[in-house]
Amino acid sequence: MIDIKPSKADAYKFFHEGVLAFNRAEEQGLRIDLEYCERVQKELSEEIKTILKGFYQTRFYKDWNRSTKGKPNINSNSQLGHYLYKVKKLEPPKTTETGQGSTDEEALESFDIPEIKDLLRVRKLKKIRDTYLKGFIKEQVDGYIHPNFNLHTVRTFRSSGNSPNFQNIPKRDKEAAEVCRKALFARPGNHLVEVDYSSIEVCISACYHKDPNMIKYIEDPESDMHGDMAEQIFFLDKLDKSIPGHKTLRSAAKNGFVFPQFYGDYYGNNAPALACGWGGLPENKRWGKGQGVEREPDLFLSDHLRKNGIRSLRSFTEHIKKIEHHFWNQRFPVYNQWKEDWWNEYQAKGYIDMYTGFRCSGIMSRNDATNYPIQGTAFHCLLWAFIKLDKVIRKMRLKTRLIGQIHDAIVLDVPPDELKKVSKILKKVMVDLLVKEHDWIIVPMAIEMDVGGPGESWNELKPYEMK
DNA sequence: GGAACTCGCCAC
DNA sequence: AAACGTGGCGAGTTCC
Repeated sequence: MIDIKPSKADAYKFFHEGVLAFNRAEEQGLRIDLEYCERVQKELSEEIKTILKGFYQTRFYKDWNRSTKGKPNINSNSQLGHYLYKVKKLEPPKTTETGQGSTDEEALESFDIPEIKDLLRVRKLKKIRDTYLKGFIKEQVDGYIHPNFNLHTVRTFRSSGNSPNFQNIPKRDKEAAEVCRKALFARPGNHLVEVDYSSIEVCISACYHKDPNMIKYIEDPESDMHGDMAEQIFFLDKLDKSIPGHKTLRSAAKNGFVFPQFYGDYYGNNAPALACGWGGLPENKRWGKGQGVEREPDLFLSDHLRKNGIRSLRSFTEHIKKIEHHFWNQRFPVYNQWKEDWWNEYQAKGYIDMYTGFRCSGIMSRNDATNYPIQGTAFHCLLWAFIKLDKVIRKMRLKTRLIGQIHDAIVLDVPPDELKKVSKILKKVMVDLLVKEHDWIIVPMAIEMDVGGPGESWNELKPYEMK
C-alpha cells in the first residue's frame, strides 16, 4: 500500500501560513492591568523584605555568612549548596546534572529546617514578581502585551514563545496562578476564551501505533484509563470510584505513572513519585499505620496497602515493576511493538517522518525517536486549526481575535454577541474539519472550552457548554 | 563587560 | 540495556 503523506514542501507551506497567522495574533496582543502589576510587585517586595528581615537574624544565616568568602548572597544557590553540603556536611538528597548537591525545592524540603522554608517562600515570590509581573510590564505597550510565537526553534517542530512567554504562565499553583493571571484580560467588555484539545497527545499517539486497547479507551466515554490504572496500582475495586480519595489516587496514577511511562520513564522513578502522590513518602521508606489519604472512614491508604502486602517503598517498587510489565505487554502491546519498530526504523534510516511532512534527523535517543512525532504532530493539529480559524474569522469579518496559543490550546478575545457563534465555529474547525481533512486521524478528537465573563481576567475562566 | 554556562522553575 | 519528552527565562557564576 502506498503511504500518501504531505511532502516537505507542504510542511514548509504549512509553517509559512502558521507564521503569518501567529503574526496577526501577536499584533492583536492582550490587555494587561499595569497598575495591578505594579501594585502587586510592591506587595511582593514587602513580603520578601519582611521574611528576609527575620531570616537575617537567624543563626543559620549568620553561619552561612561567616562560611562564605566574599559577599554573602541569599539568592545564590551555589553559596547555599556550599554551606549545606560542605560546611554543615549534610548529605545531599540528590545531585544536579553536573554532580553538585541539589538545592531545588524537593531537596531543600527534605531537611525540615525552618530557615530553609523562608528561603523557598522567597524563591517562589521572586519567581512571580521577576519572571511574570516584571516580564509583563517590560513588554507592555499602551496597556497591551504582544507575546511572540516561534515556529523555528523546536526540534519536534512544535512552537515556542517569548517576550513574554505566553506558554508558561502559572496554572497549577493556585496562589501563583491567581496573582499572574489576574493581570491579563480581553479587550474591555469582551470574553477571554481558552479552548483546548482533550488528551491530544494520547489521541495522536494512537494514530501512529493504532493500539486497539488504547483506541477503545479514546472512543468509549465511559472508560477511564487513569482510573483503571489507579485501581490496579492501589488495589481498589470499582466501588472505590465514589470515595473521596479516588480523585487524589487517580491523579497520582495519571501524573505519577501513565504520563511518565508514555514519555519513556520506568518503574524505578514511578514508585517514589506515586508514593508521594498518596502521602507515604519521602520521609518513610516503610510506612506505618494511618498514613496517606483516607480510603474510607478510618481506613488509610498505608493500612490498605499493608493489608495487600505492601509495607515499604521496596515492595511497592516491585509491585509497580509488575504493573509496568502488564501495562506494556497486556494492556498496550501494540503500542509497545510500535515503539520497538519505530526505534529500529530510525536506527536504519537516521531520521523519522511525521504524518504532517516534517522530518526529524540527527542523533536521537530511543525516547526521543518515539516522542518527537507524537509531540510535533499533536501541535500541528492545533496549528492547522489556528490557521483555519484565522482565515474564517477574517472572512466573516468577526470582531473576535485570536491572541495566543499554548501547544494544545488557543486563547481568544471574543465580544459577547459573537460568543455563541464562535463556539460553534471552534467545534466545526478544531474537530469536524480537522478530522475530515486528515485521513491519518483515526480516533475521535474532542475540545473543551473555558470562558470568562465580560471584563474578567484570565484567572476567572469557567467551563462553557459547547453543545 | 559581555558571552556562555548552571541551576531552578514555570508551561504542555 | 537503560531509565521523562519539548521549551523560555531570571539570577548567579565563570570565562575570556
